[in-house]
Amino acid sequence: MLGSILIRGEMQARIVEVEAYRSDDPACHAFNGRTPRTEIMYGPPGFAYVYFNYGVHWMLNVVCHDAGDPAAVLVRAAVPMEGLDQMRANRGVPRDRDLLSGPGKLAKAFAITGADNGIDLLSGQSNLRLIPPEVATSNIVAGSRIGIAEGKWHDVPWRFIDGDAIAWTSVRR
DNA sequence: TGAGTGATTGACT
DNA sequence: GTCAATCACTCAT
Repeated sequence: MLGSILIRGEMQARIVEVEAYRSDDPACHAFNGRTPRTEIMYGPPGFAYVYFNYGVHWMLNVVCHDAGDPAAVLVRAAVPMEGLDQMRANRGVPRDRDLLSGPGKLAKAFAITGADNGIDLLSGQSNLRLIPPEVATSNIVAGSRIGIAEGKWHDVPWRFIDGDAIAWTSVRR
């Protein structure tokens, strides 16, 4: 996931921060079983799981693991590459560093909403796509996930960032 | 049917 | 550093 390129229209960005969630993990939405909301995570990998959080923000996840085994990777931050003007228009912030440096910010910049839930990110037909990296990210740093309540595996080191792009990630720790 | 909760952000002190 | 905004979902009556 790190180093993958997210594309929508003219906009392109390189993913530099992600978090992983899986079925036996209390912080995973699918932890309590199959429900209408988590249905997409039970399908095949490569599809978008988008949900609304805190009544304010949309979050983009990529479904992982095989069908029947719910797991997902939350896309938390990316480095803007193309279509900066579109991102600036969608975000309305003065500094480019703030364009995609957080899951809610990234979703807003890419105009991602619940309407995008279930999109096949690996299909060339989709208007929201994910292109795998040509070169693997070499300097990967792992840490604990952000915003997880105590007792919900908040200490597992399943947050991964590109150590060479820390300035473009979200929370500094 | 209703209360509680949350994978956050940005404005304000 | 603190705090409000605001809604979908889940679980307990």
